[in-house]
Amino acid sequence: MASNALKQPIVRQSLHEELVGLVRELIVDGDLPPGVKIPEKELCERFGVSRTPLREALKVLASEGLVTLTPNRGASASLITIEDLEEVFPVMGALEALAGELACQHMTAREIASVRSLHNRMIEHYRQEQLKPYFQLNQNIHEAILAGSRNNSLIVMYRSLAGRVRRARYFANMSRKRWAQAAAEHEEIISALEARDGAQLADILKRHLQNKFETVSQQLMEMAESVQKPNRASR
Amino acid sequence: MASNALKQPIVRQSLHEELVGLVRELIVDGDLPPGVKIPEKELCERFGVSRTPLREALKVLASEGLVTLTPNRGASASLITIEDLEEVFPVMGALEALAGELACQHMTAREIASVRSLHNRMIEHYRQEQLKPYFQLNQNIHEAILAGSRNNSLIVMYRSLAGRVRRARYFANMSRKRWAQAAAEHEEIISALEARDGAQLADILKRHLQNKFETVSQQLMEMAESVQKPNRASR
DNA sequence: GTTTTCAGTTTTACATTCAACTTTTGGAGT
DNA sequence: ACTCCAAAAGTTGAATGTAAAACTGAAAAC
Repeated sequence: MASNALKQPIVRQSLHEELVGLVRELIVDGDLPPGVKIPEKELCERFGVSRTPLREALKVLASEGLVTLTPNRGASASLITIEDLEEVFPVMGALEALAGELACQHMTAREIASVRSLHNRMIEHYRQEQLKPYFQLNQNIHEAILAGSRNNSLIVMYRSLAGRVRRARYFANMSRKRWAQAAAEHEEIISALEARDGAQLADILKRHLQNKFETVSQQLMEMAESVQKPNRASR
Repeated sequence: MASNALKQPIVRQSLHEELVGLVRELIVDGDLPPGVKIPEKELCERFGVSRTPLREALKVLASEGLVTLTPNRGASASLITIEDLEEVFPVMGALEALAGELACQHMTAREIASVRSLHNRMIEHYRQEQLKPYFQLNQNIHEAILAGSRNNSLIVMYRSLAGRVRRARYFANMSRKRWAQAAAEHEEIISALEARDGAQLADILKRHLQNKFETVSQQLMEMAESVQKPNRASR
């Protein structure tokens, strides 16, 4: 009876759950840019499902803040404003700081060493100015610290916020100067983690995110100026 | 054309949205105790709606963590374990601390004065050992500080967590000693707020929540011992 | 030339239906 | 009397249907 426990987990997640993941990916990856309408019919055909599970998925994503539902007018990928970022970043900062503290308590030496190795590889890409892999490793590091908190509620919550702002990332090209700063901050992060100095790590992570926010924010400002009011909801 | 801007906002929230609110209330207020199955049919009849919008609402509540969906076996009010509380409380602590810091920056003198008056009334109820109104004012104070943060994302996120643990409150009768401690902590909270000392306020709030957690946790432990494994999901 | 109006079409919100899975119930065998 | 199996009843997951709201665009009015 327990024989099939070996088989791949037959967790057959329900259709709507799968759709939540798929559509979320579309949005945070920027395939559905902020503000554009999401006609259900189109997505239904794209995924080959009926409207019911898709609509359920959209409701969930709306509660996460990724899509905006307007009564009788359907769904659209949520717009992201500077005000949103101003709100979200401090919250992410608090959460990541907490993650850092907990990670200092809970991570094994082996795990910390593995973060260090991610870090070293990341710095190597920084030196060679390879942005893409740099970003990837960067994200991996933050994910590893998060996982090290051993706190699933924290992780889920952080990911939700991160998803909402990640879309802004596509606008944000780092200046060379900012990049150097970020790399330096990461050096501090690793040091604090290796020293298991939770307070210190929390502090750096918060600062790191704050700086990142300022970069993204400035970029967004410049865009907003040049585009001259991309007008939201005209009424 | 703008004439109807004066009329009450015709926001006619959709059916499913309304249901989310209603069912959420049922759960956090303890009308649907943790672990019990939620047959959709019953709720449908209760609210006089068809299954479609109700199921949408359940999906949303599941993503908030209030209900647990088991494939082909429907929904149930999520169980709440000590481990869950251990996870959630630090996160709430971090968020409330941030709220405190922001509130110190953003609240008007008038608002702070109004919190003070809530506080005074609460202390009066404490002196007279009136638990119910004490609790109510207590919650009002925390809500006011939260609102003072002027950060909607923070508020939404905090409320979501608070909803998940609020159900545990029904087990937690405070000891006289703990009550005195809580009242004292609130005295500190008000002082820090009036001094607009953000760091101090953050610190106290975090401590306050930590103490609260220990009380609730202990209570839960005792219950768990007496009930001897209320067994969750047998397989 | 611009704005308004109104029929036709599309899209959405919700209800209903259908199929698949679970649980229950009844009975046969040990 | 207990266990095991099978058929029925009930519930859930997903598809389809329906009524109403919103968009479109072309003709009429200003």
